[in-house]
Amino acid sequence: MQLTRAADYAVRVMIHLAGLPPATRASRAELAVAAECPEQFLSKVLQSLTRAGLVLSHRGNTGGFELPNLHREATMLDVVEAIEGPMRLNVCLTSDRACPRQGWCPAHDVWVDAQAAVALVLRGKTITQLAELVAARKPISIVSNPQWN
Amino acid sequence: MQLTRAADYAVRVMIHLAGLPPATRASRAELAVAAECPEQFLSKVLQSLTRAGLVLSHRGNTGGFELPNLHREATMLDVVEAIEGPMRLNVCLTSDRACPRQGWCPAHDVWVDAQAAVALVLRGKTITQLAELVAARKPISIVSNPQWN
DNA sequence: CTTGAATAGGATAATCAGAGTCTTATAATC
DNA sequence: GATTATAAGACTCTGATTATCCTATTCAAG
Repeated sequence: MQLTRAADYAVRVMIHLAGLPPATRASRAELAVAAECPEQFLSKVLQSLTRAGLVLSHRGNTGGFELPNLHREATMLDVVEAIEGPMRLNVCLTSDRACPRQGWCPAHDVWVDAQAAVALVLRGKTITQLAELVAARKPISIVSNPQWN
Repeated sequence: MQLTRAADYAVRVMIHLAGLPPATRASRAELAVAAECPEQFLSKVLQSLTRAGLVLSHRGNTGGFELPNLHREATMLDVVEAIEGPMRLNVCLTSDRACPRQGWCPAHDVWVDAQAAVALVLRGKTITQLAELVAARKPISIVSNPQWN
């Protein structure tokens, strides 16, 4: 019961993008540094985010990734599910009638509640909100410029 | 981010045991039927539960499994963690200093909250409580006797 | 229109966890 | 001692995870 690395990276990338001025494009290489992950692997993650519409990709010389003006209110749940698909805390939650015990099994209700609880937390935070927190917590992020080390 | 089958089976078994009269022993075969899972696989699950002290095992001719008089107040979280180990919704929660971003990454706090939310739900239900629900929902479980079908 | 720089996407690989089986001990009762 | 039960270790099989590599495609600049 653990988040995949891919989903974790996706959240990192989205927060980084949300912290940039609107319409700014960030290259895959830049995003890999920001997310502290392998660039080639991030490539796949970004493709998933693009297909989900959470990110806009541009090819060519001045290409890169940016947040669409719409979807700026994307939540952490949106990002995670864009990578991992719909969240299912247990197989008995994959669909109605996925489990023959559904009618009477008291554990089923608890799984439902548990999943709803996670979803509530993840849906309660937008990427934009988190990016603002980064700005507040790392006011002088420029100090991490390699040139200065 | 999904529960393992083993943990699911463990919860099923524990609920079944809690529904039996105190000090009743149930054989592995009986438990496999109750949990609707392969008996050999359940064997491993039961061994984990035994090691965790959530279940008492007895060998020999009149052997089987029973709930210890203590630990009857075990929660769903206890059962799940007995099988899967401590719950960690993301690798950055495996330990303090597991993630270099911990100091400033706003996502970290959300993962903490999300994990706490699941834990709260799972810790809020004891196996005994669930067993009582089964009794209320399946008052005439004898109708499922194969002899009558 | 060609070149360079960037992303898209397919193929492949390595590693690991999950899920389950099988076989041999070990224990307890009759 | 025979029978019946669990314990435990070895083993298999499959699929997901976590990448990496290579080629195609796209775009803009010169």
